[in-house]
Amino acid sequence: MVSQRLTLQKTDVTAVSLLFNALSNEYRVSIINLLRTGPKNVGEISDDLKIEQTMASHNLKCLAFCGLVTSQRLGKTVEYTLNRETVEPILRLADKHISKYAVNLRNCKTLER
Amino acid sequence: MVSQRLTLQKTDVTAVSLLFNALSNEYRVSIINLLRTGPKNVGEISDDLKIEQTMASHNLKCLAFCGLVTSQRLGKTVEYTLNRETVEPILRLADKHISKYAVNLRNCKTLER
DNA sequence: AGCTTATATGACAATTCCGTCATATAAAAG
DNA sequence: CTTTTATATGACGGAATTGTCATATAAGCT
Repeated sequence: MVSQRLTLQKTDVTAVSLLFNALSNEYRVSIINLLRTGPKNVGEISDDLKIEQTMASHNLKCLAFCGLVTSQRLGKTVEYTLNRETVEPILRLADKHISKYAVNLRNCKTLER
Repeated sequence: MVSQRLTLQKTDVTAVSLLFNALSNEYRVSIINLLRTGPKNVGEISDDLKIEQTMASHNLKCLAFCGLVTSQRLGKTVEYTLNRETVEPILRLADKHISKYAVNLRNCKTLER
């Protein structure tokens, strides 16, 4: 009997790092956070977050590519909806982790290296 | 009575994005993945992953800063231990998400934008 | 059709990040 | 107390990412 594989394979390391890369940007986390209150179109997102429409579009594309949001055209506007199934538990874990093990992250702009 | 706040505050957006930034690099995810098999010192990590010692050190510092690993000097060597409490559930969520919503991440090097 | 509003795309400069080198510190051994 | 082994740190050039601008596409209206 072949021993079970406990470690991820190379391809998954890439996929995982790309997924978290989507969550490693303040604009994208802000957008996700805003969408927790319900679906919004691009104009509403850029207005609410006071960012440019182009910036919103770029980052929404990135989030959609990673399956963290879905989009639906409604006439002239495009509505974005959060993938709550993934995002809510991940954000809860992150929040809990930060309070418990990484409060220092609240007071810095960049990672130590 | 003041309405409850459902959204994260600005500081948390920063902290969350920094935390995920730590998980957005292939070396760091590989290290985490390796440490799932048990604690290892820097030499073992760089040998196992076939990366330079300096590279291992830099990335371990980053992971430690975010509370994702802890370190302990044992004589001449320094042993790193995974923070399983946070990392295991987060990796499980990520894995599940990728299979279900983002299989495309397995076949690309960089995020769409 | 032409005009307006909404969103997406592509390109480019500026910023940030990463890989590597040189070197510093730390502990043990001789 | 010098040498060796193990790890950490700082700096620098190249690579990747980001913010912004110009422009393209898409839908609805007149």
